[in-house]
Amino acid sequence: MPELPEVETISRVLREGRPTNPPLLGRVIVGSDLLWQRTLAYPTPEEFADRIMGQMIGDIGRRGKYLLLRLDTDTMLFHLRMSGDLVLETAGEPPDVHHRLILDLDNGNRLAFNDTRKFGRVWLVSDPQEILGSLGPEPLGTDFTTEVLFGGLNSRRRQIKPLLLDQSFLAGMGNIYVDEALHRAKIHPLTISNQLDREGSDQLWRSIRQVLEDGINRNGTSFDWVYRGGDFQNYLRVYQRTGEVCPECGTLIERIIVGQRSTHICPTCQIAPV
DNA sequence: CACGAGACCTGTTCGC
DNA sequence: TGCGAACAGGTCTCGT
Repeated sequence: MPELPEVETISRVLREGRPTNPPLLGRVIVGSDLLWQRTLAYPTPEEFADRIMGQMIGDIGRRGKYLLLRLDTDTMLFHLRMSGDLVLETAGEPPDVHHRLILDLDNGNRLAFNDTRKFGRVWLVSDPQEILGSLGPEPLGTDFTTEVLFGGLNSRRRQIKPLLLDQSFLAGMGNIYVDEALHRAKIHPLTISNQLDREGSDQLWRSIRQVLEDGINRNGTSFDWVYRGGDFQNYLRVYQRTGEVCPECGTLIERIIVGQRSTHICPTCQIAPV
């Protein structure tokens, strides 16, 4: 679930609150419980527990697929990987079996990091750049221009799909949004990056921005047991639509493997490179 | 540098 | 019905 639009949605809901939950901003951490050791990437469990105690949540943000809690003197970073989620609950509720870290708050609520597959990670650092420093540009930010994309594609010779999934090239795209962006741009996922001309690169740039904005406007994509209130899954054109018709041309969508990831294409709209 | 395989994990769905 | 295989929104490390 968690690609850029989903992390953005989680970040916004935690920051602004919902009818059922108050916003997290201004809350003070009064306790914590680490239920799966490896969830905490840095520092040690003891230091983590000591350092967060009494710190207030000043802001909540996102960078790429990372969610950031800005505390008084530290930043807590969460990477949700495949199955992570952050949920606000009332203290005293029996914790879900998949909770990996619980932060107790001064208003009787708690923030729980729920992560079925245990791939997610949490860091507590004074300078978030230690963790975020190697990320590529923010796709919806002002420094991701058509020139930057074209230049980046040209300076490498890589299959376009794995390149777009590379977070040091561009921060935030995942398997869903890459497949959707490539379909909208009519680019085959195996196309070698420096084979795209300026027109193709610009089309890809627009498709990336569009698909991410659409995803955010729909509150992200939700699948079965991982529900977040998003409904972009109803607007996907190729992702997990193998055997259904391409909305552009009516050809049946195919599933192939690219870079060991499931990949969905329209074989008519997206022509394979020679 | 670019790519594939395997690892890290649990849960659901698919095929026989 | 049962049971193993395949598969899932991500990323890291290693070998070629």
